[in-house]
Order: sequence, then structure tokens, then C-alpha cells
Amino acid sequence: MTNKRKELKKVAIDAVQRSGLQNLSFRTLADQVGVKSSSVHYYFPEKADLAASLIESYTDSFVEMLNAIDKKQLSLSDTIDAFIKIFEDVVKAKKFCLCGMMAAEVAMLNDANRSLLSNYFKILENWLSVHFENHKDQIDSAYSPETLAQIVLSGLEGAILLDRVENGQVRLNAQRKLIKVLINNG
Amino acid sequence: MTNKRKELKKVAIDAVQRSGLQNLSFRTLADQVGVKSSSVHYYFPEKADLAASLIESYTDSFVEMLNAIDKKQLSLSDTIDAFIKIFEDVVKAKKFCLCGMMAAEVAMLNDANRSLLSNYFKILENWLSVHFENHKDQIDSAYSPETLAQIVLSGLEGAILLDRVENGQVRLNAQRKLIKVLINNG
DNA sequence: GTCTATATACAGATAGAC
DNA sequence: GTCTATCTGTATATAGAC
Repeated sequence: MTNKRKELKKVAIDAVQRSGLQNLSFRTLADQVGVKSSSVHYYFPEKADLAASLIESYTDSFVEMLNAIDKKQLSLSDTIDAFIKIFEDVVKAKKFCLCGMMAAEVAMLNDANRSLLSNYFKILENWLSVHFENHKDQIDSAYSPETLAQIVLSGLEGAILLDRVENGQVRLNAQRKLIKVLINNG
Repeated sequence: MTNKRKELKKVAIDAVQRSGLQNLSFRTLADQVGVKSSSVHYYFPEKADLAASLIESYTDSFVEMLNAIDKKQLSLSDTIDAFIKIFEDVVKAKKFCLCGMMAAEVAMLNDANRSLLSNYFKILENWLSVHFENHKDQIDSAYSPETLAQIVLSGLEGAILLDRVENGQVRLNAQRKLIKVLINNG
């Protein structure tokens, strides 16, 4: 992949995490990278192509972070803490999850991009689910690993969405507290 | 308030819940109500005025629903079920919470509208919090009423955001399960 | 690959007639 | 209150030169 293409994607992802895909134009994206909008169209013919590329890149980056966590062989508690920290970093950067943002904009996405979005959430839930399954003795027996994964992910997404409004992290901390209790009630 | 103004707000709220404020134009709004865009500007000079009016109306409607629930004098469990049902109805209508949607679009809002958004979330959390406080013996003692309210609201918002993508309600059901356990662990 | 130039559509907003 | 008409800016997208 060329450097310009990489740079465009990096800048675009940042922009979408701040103000959404709808608010990102080929012009402003081009300006930020120092090219013309027609050059952006060279890499991404239509906006849907750009969107697809962003979701894929964002998913790949996230998976890399998850692999890095796995490599450390931490306890379940520390593993989930590391997962939560990814969301905390997003809040601190005054951003929202790229896929959470696009989930809000789902009405404007085509079917292919909806599938890519769905895939992202399922990958995260699956990663959580596997960890819960592997330490089933440590999670609250009231929930299956799958259900707990859904609770954790949707809780974190909702928390950083609401916290954005006040530029704080009270809901994120509330979710952190919840998760802490849920994985020590085994 | 005039009928046209009321009608414009109703149509606009529905549109924002589906595709966001950014995607709502004076033109399309006018078309749906059968007037010209300049007439919409008569009622709402700037788009920020429209946004403010929508948040206020949506908040008022929600408070009315909460009051209706209170009037029934239900058990804590049934009260919270009724609260969850409001979110379920939103999912079933293939919509998202108007304020959750605008929270994603917060970068494009002015300070006044951010305050209105913040106010909405606090009203909902406060309502939940009061109910938890009034039945403190029925809630999991690991959480304060305030923290539990934050957990519940952010969890539900995140759930209906993610469920939108697949047009399902698995995360909503997961959150429902969680909440059921949390308010019977007293 | 990157550019200039342009087509076409639509956005928010306002002036002024009725 | 609602309209016509219009201004100005910006959006996505493409053709074609270099």
C-alpha cells in the first residue's frame, strides 16, 4: 500500500472518530494530506469505498491490539483491564469508536459496509467471549461467556458515547466497576 | 405552539433518530410536511435552533413516559422493565435514541445544545437513581444507586446502537438479563 | 499518481412579495 | 405564515492534461 493511501486513511479515521463519516468530505480530507480531492478519488472512487477501507483498517488495528494483549499472557482481570484501557484512550483523545460512530450512521451505509461493521463488533465480542470461556470459573455464573461479552462491549460503547457529551468518563468508570465485579463473582 | 411547528418537530425527530441531524436538511424536512424550506426557517431560523427544539421535545416526551410509569406504582423490577421497553420500542422501530444520535454528532453542536444533551442523560440517570435509592434493599450492594443508573443507561444506549447494525436485539436482551440480575441481588 | 477544470446536486440561509 | 427567488458555499464525482 502506498504512503499517500495510508496517510489518507489515517487522517480519515481520525476525522470520522471525531465527527462522523457524513461530516468528512473528500475536499477537507485532501486538504489535510496536502493533495487535491480528485487524488483522493483516485484511491477511493466512491465514498463507500473509503468507508469500507476505514472500517477494515480500524478492525485490523484493533485486532493487532488484542493480539498484543494476548501475547502478554495476563490474568483474566488484567486482560479485560487492558481491553477497557483501549476505550479509555479513545475517550481521552475526545474521540468515539469509529465503528460505533458508523453504527449511528448505519442508515447511510450500503449492505457491504453494514456487514463490515457487524463483523467488527462480532470480532470484539468473540475475543471477549473466548477469554471468559477460558476462565469460566472467574465469571459470574449468571451469564454465558457470549452474553457477558455482549454486555461488556455494548456497555463500553454506550459509556464512551455518553461521556463524550460532557468530556468526562463517569460512565466508563461505572462500566469498569461493573465489569470488575462480574469477573470476580465466579 | 402552532400545528405546523409541532408537525415539523415530529417529522424532524423521526428523521434524526434514523439518520442523524447532519443528514436532515431544511428542504427534505419541508417536503415531508408539505411546506417550503423557507417556511421551516420561519420557525427555526438556524439549524441549531431546530436541534435545540428537538432535544427539548424529545426530553419532554421521555419525561412524560417516565411519569406515566411512576403513576402505575409498579415494583422496582417492573418499573425498570417498563424503562427498558422504551428502548426496545426504539430498536423495533429501527431507530436510535435521538440524544444518543446527537451525542455521536456532538462535535457539530454548539455549547447550548451540548448542555441540553447532557441534561437529557442526567434526567434519565436521575430517575433511575431515585428508584434504586428507594429500593436499595433490592439492588446489588456492590453499586451505589448513581453508579447503577449510569451502568443501566449507558448499557442500554450502547446496546441499541450496536443492535441497529444487524437489525436485531441481542445486546438489548443481554443488557436486560444483566439488569434483571443486578436488581435482584439485594 | 496528481493535477486543473468542471458538471451536477444540494446544503444553509435571506430578501421581499403576498 | 407561506411563498418565490436567489445567494453562497460545499458536496460527490468525473474528464482529461501532464
